[in-house]
Amino acid sequence: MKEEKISEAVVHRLPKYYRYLNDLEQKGIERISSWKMSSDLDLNASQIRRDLNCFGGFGQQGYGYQVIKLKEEIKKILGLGKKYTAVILGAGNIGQALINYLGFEKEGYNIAALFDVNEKLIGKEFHGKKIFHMNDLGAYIAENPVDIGIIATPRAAAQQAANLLMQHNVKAIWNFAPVDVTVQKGVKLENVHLSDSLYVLCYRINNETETEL
Amino acid sequence: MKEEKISEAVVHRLPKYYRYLNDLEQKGIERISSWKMSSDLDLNASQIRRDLNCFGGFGQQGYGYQVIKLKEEIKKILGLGKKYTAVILGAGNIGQALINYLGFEKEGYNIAALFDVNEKLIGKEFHGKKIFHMNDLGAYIAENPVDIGIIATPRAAAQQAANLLMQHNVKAIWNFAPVDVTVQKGVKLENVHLSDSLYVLCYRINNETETEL
DNA sequence: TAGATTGTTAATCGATTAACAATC
DNA sequence: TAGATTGTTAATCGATTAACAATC
Repeated sequence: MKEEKISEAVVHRLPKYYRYLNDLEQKGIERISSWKMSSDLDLNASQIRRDLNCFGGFGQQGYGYQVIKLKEEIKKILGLGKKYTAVILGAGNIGQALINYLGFEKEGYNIAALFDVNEKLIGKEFHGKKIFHMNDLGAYIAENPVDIGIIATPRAAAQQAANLLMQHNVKAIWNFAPVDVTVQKGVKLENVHLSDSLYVLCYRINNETETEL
Repeated sequence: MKEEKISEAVVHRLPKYYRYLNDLEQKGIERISSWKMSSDLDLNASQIRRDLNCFGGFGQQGYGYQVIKLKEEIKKILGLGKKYTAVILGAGNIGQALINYLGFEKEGYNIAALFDVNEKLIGKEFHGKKIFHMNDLGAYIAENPVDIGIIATPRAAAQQAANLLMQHNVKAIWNFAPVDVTVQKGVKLENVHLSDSLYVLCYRINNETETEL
C-alpha cells in the first residue's frame, strides 16, 4: 500500500471493480486484461490500470490480471472479509429494512441491536434483534464493542444520534437521514441520501435531453 | 436555462443546496450570501455562485440571494413540485421499506403498485398498495401511466426488470439492486448502491488515517 | 524470441478556486 | 455615494486519457 492519498473517485470505483471481479470468478474466468475490463465496465483502460496501481502492481505484463488474485486484493483493500458489528439508531422503516437487508444479503456485517426513543418499540424484537432505549446505548457499547453506527432516525434527530455515537466512541457512521451530519476528526462517515438520489433522477427526467451517449 | 451541458458534479450538489435553503426558510432567514453558504455547506463560495449561475442569475449584487426565491428556483430546476407516479419491481425487504419511506416522507411521489414473481405475495397489499404479478406490468402501465420504475429485485433479476420497464416505455429507473443495469439511450437512471456505500465506509475504517480534517 | 499487456510518465481535459469588474 | 456581493473571466489544480518503455 503506497503512501499517496487515494482520491475519492478511485475509492468509489473499488466496489465496482469488486462486484465485477466476483462476476468473472462466478463465470469461471481466470484472467482479465484492462482492455476487456474497460469495455465491460465502460471505464478507460488507463484509468483502471492507474486505479489498481494505487494499491500495488497486481498485474503481469503480457498476461493481464488473475481474476481471483485481483478480487482478493481488492477485498483486502476494502476491508471486507473482516467482521463488523453495527447498531442501528432509529427502529422505524429504514431501520427495519436495513436489518433485513444486511442480515440476508451481506456476510461479515452483524447488526447487534437497535435503539429508539419510542417507548412502544423498546423491548420488542425484529428478526431476533432487540430494541433498546437510546439512553442505554452507552451501557450497551460498554459491554459490546461496536464498529459501525447506523443512523436511521428522522431528519431532526440525526445529528443528536451522531453525537451520541461519537460520545461512546463509535468510529464509523453510516447515515441514512437526509441531513449532512457533522463528525469529529477521525470519525469515518458515509451518507446514503436517498432523497437526493431521487431528486437527481427527477432532474434528469426534466432537464436532460437525449443528446448524450 | 442556459444551453451548456451541466456537469454531474453540479447536479449532485443541487439537492444539498435545496435542503439547505429549506432549512434557512424554516428558520425565517430571508437573505443569504454565497460567503455564508460557503461556510455552512463547506463548499467554496465561487463554486456556489458558479453552480447557481449555470441556471440563471438568481442573485443580486450587493445583497446576495433571497432564500425563498432561490429555493423555489432550485425546486423548479430539480422538477420537484410536480407529481410522479412510480411502481416498485420486487416486493421484498427493500420494496416494502421504500413504500413506507416514500409514502410518509415525500410528497409528490406516489407509489402506485408493486410487482413481484412470488405467487405467495401476489394479491396481497402493503399499506394499501397492491402487489401484482410481474407479467401484468404491461397491462397495468397501459391503464396507469408510470413515470418512474423502481428496481428492488435481487441482483440476478435486476437487468430483466429494467428491460421489462423499458419495454413498457418507462423512461426513468431508480435502481436499488447491487448491479449496474444497462439502459437504452434516453432512459434516465439513478443507482442507489447500498453495498458499495458500506464498502466505502469499511475502506475508510481500514485505510484512512486521522491526518485529514 | 515475438506478442501482449502492464506500469508509469507525459499530455489533455475539466472542475475548482481566485480575482475582480459590474452593479445593486 | 460607498459598501457589499454578485456574475464571470482567468489561474490553478487534480483527474482522466494517451502513449510508450518495461517486462512477462
